[in-house]
Amino acid sequence: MSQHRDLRHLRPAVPDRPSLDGLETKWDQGWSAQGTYTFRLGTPRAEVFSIDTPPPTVSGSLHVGHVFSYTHTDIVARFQRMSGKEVFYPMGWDDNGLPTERRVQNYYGVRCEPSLPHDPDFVPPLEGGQPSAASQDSAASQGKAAKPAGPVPISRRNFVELCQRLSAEDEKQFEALWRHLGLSVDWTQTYQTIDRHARATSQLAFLRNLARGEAYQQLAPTLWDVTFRTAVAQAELVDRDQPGAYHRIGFARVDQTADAAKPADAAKPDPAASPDAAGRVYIETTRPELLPACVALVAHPDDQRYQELFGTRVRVPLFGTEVPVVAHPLAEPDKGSGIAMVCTFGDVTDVIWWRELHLPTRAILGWDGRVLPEAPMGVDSPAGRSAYAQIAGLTVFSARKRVVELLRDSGELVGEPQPITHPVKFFEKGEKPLEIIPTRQWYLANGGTDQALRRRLLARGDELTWYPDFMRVRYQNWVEGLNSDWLISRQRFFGVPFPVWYPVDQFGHPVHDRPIVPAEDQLPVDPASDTPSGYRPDQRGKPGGFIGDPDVMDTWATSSLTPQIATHWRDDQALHESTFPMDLRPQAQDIIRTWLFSTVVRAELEQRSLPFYNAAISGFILDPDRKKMSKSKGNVVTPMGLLEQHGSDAVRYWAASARLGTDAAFEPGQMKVGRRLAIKILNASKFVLSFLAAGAEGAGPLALDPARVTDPLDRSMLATLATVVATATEALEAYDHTRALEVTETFFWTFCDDYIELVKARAHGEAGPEGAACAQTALGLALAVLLRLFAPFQPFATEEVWSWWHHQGQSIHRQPWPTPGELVPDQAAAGDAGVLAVAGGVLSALRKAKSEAKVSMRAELASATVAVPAELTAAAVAAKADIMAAGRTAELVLAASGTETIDLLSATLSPSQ
RNA sequence: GGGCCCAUAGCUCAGUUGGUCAGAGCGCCACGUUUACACCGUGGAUGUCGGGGGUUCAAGUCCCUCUGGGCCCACCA
Repeated sequence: MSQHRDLRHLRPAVPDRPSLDGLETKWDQGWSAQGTYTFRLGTPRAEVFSIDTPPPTVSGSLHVGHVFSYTHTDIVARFQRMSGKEVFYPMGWDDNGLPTERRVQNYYGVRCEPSLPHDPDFVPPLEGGQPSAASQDSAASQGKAAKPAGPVPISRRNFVELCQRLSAEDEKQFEALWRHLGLSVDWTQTYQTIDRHARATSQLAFLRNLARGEAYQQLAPTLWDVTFRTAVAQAELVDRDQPGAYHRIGFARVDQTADAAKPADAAKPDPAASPDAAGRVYIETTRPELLPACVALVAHPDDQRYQELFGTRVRVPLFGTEVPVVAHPLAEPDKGSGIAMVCTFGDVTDVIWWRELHLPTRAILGWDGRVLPEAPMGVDSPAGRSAYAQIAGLTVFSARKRVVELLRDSGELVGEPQPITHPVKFFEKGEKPLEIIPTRQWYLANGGTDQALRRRLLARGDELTWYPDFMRVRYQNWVEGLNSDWLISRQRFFGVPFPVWYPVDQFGHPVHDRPIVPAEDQLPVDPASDTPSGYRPDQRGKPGGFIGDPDVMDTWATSSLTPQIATHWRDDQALHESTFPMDLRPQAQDIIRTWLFSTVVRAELEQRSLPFYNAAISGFILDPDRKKMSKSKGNVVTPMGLLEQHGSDAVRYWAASARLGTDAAFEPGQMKVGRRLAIKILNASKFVLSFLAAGAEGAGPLALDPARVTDPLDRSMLATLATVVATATEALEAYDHTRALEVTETFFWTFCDDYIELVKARAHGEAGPEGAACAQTALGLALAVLLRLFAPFQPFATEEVWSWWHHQGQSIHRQPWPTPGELVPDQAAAGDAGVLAVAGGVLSALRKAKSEAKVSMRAELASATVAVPAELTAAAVAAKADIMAAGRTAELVLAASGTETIDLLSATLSPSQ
C-alpha cells in the first residue's frame, strides 16, 4: 500500500471532451466488480429497505413500459441506498406458466403430449420460430411459427426442458437490458418462478393452506378455455364484444291434464306473444346449440305473464327434454321475452340459477369444447337422440349452425336470427370464448366466499400506503366484487405441480378427499414422477396404489408469493426477518386485482401481515395515438435500441419525468432533453473540477468547507441549493421523483447559465486569490451536492464525474444523500438567497441589450443602467463586480425602481465593437 | 349500470391547503466562431386554464352540470 502514496497517476483524468458513449458498459462492469449494489447480509430490519421487484414475464419481450416503470423503482432504490438504508433489491424472472408454454410451442415447433415417453436425444425442429429466423425480436417471431408440418408432439419432460432452456436464454437478455439501463439490482439475489426454491416455496405455502383448510378441492362448474384446455380464474377474465344473434325459439307446454290441454292445443301458435294462447313460451337465446343442455326456463317471480306457467313443464324443441318453468329474481322481464333458457352451462348466470334453484346437470361440452358423444340424461326420446347424434362431436360453432338448420326445418325457429354484438367472456390470453364445464379443481380462500376474510383483506388494503392514493379504490372495488374463491389449479404442464397424491381404490379410482401430502422437508416434489412415502413406484395408478395430482398451479399462485420467495421465508430465517414485510411493491395498475391482491391474500393467510408497506403504481406508456402502447402495436422500438440511441441516462430522464400512476406519452423529445442534461453535467463538472484540481488537490468532494465561503453571491447560491436539497429530499421520501428531478434540474440550469457565468472571472483569479478561493469552494460544494441529487436519475453521468474527482474509487451511489447543512452549516448566518436571483436578472438584462444590438455576448458594454426593484438593490449591489465581469460592462448603474421587474433602461456598446 | 383518472401555449406537462398561478421544457423566430459545453449559448413570441352554472371580496384551484378522452368493475339470457 505504502508504495502507492501518490495516487495522482491513478486518478482518471478529466477528459478533454467528456462523452456519454460507453458509460453504461463501463459502469455496469465497475459496479459489478465492486459489488456496489450487493445487499449486506445481517443488516437489521430497521436499516433495510426491501423491494418486491415485479418478476417480468420472460416469455414476452420487454418493452418501453418496462423500462419506464422499472426506472421509477430504481430511483427509489438509489435514493434509499444513499439515505443510509441497506437496499434489498432482488430480481425475479417469471418463467412459469402459459406464456412460456405458448412461446416454446412457437419457438421450437413442438406441443406437449403427456402420454409420450421422454426422449433424451430430442432435437426441436425449429429454433426461433423459423428455421431461418433472421429477427432477434421475439415479438416479431411470435405468431408466425411452424407452418411446415405442424408442431411435433413431445413428452412433458422434454417440453419442460425446452421451457427452461428458452427461459434461460430470455433471462440473459433481460438481465443485459436491466444492467444497461442501470438498475441497481443486486444480481446475486435472483430467482425464477419455476426454479427449485420457488417451487418448494409455492408447495410449502399450499400445504400450509391445505392444513388450515384454506385450500380445498371442489367439483364445480368451471370457467374453461377450450383452446388451452385449462380452467381459468375470475381474475383472468376479460369481456370482448362478439358478433352473435338472438334466436327466438318456441317451447310447447307439456300436457298435464286432459281438460286443460284440449282447448289450448287448438290455439294457433303466436310467436309475437309469450306465452301465447296455447301456453307456448318463446325464449331468445344466443346459444341455440345448448338446447340439449337446457334444464329449465326461468322468469321473474313478479312477471304477470308467466304466473300461470310457474311449476309447469315445457318440452325442449328437437331434443324432447321436459324442463320446468321456474321463477328467479335475476330474470329480467324486459329482456327478450322475459323468460330465459337455463343451460348447464351457457354463462355465469346459468350457474347461479342452477345452484340456487337446485336444477339438474346436463353437460354437453367436453374439455376440447366439442359436443360430447353421449346425450345427457333427459334427452331420451328417439327423436331427441337422433337430433343429438347430429351435433355430437361438433365444435360449438358447427353445432350451433346445425341446430339452427334443424330448428328451421322443424318450424320451431321463429323468424330469422337477429344479429347482435354482445360482450362475451374470454380468458385474457385466449382466442375462443370461455365455456363453463363441470370439473374438479383446487380453490384457495380469498374472501370470495368468507366474509370475515374479506373484511380482513379490505383492512389490509386500508393499511397499505398507495402511491398514488386513488389506486386503493381499485383494490377495494375488486375485493368487494369477488363472488367466488380463487381457482388455483390449471390443466397445464409447465408450472408448479400440486404436491399431492391420491390413494387409488380397489376399482382403480382416485380417492380425492383423502389426499396424500409430502413432508415439508421433501419439497419440492413432482407427484407425476415422485412416489409418496409408504408406496412403491410400481403402485402408481394401480388399485390399492396411488396416483399424482395431474394439475399445476396457476402462475399467480406462485407469483403471489414473491415476497416469501425473494426473502427466503422457507429456508433462510435470518434473511427473511431482515427483509419482510417488504418496504415497497412497485407494479403496474392493471394487475392490482391479480398480483397485488393475491400477494396480500397469501401474506394474510400465512403471516397475518401485509406483504409490503408501500405500493407504487406506475402508469402505462401511451403511443402517439394516446392508446396504451402494447406489444402488438408499439413495439417497433426495442428497449435496447432506445437505450443505445439516446443513452440510458436520457431514457431514464424521460421515465423519471412522469409521476406514479399517471400514463405517459412515449416521447423521444424528452429523451433528447435528458441526454442534453447528462452532457451538461459532464461539461459543467469538467469546468468546476478544472479549479479544484489545482486548488484542492487530494480533497474529496465531501471535504470542502462551507465556512470558507464568504462572498454574498456564493453564499446565496449555496443557500438556494440548500432549499433545493430539502425540497428534493422531501419529494423523494414521498415517492414524488418527478418533483425532486424538477427542482434539481431547474436549479442546475440556473447554476450553469447564471452562477457559473457570474463567478467565472472571479474563479479564474481576476478579483484576487481570496475571491477565487471562495468561488472555487462554492463551485465544488455545489457540484458535490448536485451530483448526488442527480445520481438516482442519471447514475452513469454522475458516477463518471465522481470517478474523475474522487480517486479512491468509491461509487457515488454509496455516498450519503446530501443535506442542507453541508451547504449552510449555520442557519443564522445563512446567505441571502435573493442575491443569485437578482444578479441573474441583471445579467439577463445586459444580455438582452447585446441580443437586441445583435452583437456577441462577448461584446463589451461601455455603460448600462438597469432598473432593479428598490428592495433588491442591496442584493444586486452585493454581486455588482461579478455582474460587471460576466456582462463585460465597464460601467453599471443599478437604479432602484418601484416596479417589480428587473429592466434594462439603457446600454451603450463600447466604441471598439 | 357502478367506480376511478384526465382535459392548462402547436406538443409533453407543472401549477400542494382558493389570493404574483397564467408557468416550464420541447418546437418556433431572431441573434451569437463565447477557451466547461455547437449533443452549444443568448434573447423573443405564444393561452376566453374543455363548455355552462354556482360558492366567495377573490377560482385552472372548491361545488353542480354537460361534453370529450382513458381505464377498471358488473349476474348483458
